[in-house]
Amino acid sequence: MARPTATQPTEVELQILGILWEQKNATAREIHNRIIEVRETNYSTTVKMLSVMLEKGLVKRNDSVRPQLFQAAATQQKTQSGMLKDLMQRAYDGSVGSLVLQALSSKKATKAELAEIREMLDRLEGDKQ
Amino acid sequence: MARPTATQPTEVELQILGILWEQKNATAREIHNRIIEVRETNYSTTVKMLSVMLEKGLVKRNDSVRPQLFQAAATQQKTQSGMLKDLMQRAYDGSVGSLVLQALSSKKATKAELAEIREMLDRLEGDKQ
DNA sequence: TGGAGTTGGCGAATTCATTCGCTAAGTTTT
DNA sequence: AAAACTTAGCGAATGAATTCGCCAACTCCA
Repeated sequence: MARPTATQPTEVELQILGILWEQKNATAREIHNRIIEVRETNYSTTVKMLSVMLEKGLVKRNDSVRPQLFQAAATQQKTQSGMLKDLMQRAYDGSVGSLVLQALSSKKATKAELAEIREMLDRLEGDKQ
Repeated sequence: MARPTATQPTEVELQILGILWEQKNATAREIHNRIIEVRETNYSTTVKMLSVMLEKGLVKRNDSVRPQLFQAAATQQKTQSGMLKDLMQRAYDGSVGSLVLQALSSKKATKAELAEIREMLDRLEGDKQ
């Protein structure tokens, strides 16, 4: 009778995951130190978020060392594509095409990126034949 | 000291907007009837959501007729691209390229869509020269 | 070994999203 | 114009996300 638990990582969770994707392992303190470069937050908050994320299965914790080490449970790719699918479903009625077109038209990609996209396109159209 | 108001429309809000994009104008009752085809919800809830959305500026209300008529404040395109930008920022560090690549690789687009994307690509690369 | 500092965990407070009950105001029907 | 129904609005309840204070457990060093 309220809001269902979000299926995708929230803002703060994503920030923590971002750090863990860069760094593979980190202590709560290390994570916190990275966070406060950007946002003002208490150490307790970071620790709490980590424990919430542990319950949700977003991170893993190595208890055999002290201080404990945290690690992202899913790769960046998996998480990103989950979020992308979610958006595609919710806002684009499941159509990749219109999502991609809008992405391309709304913001500028670099030349290199465009070339890469074209390659991907070639590969995909090749498969279709 | 808690969660900031979401910058993008939430799930329920998006469902209501979806109806208004299709229909241009609708009464609370019409919207509600569409909603309950999909989800179980009380009429009060729909009315409340509409009033919340009115406050947030997501919808407009025409009070000169009875029952009042609602209308989406922003076009579907604008809303979609806002959500896309948000995702790109939050999960892809602002890179359109990697977002598009992942969109293309993770789900299959139709041939027609691929062709359209290629055209868009031609246009964009044309501009760059 | 006894402070002093650090780490980790719990519980409560706050705010947003979503829900609905209840009532008043407006409309339609008899 | 009273009864019956529909529409609109308010306030409160519920649950999720985020915050932090406080305390216990642990580590480090003199």
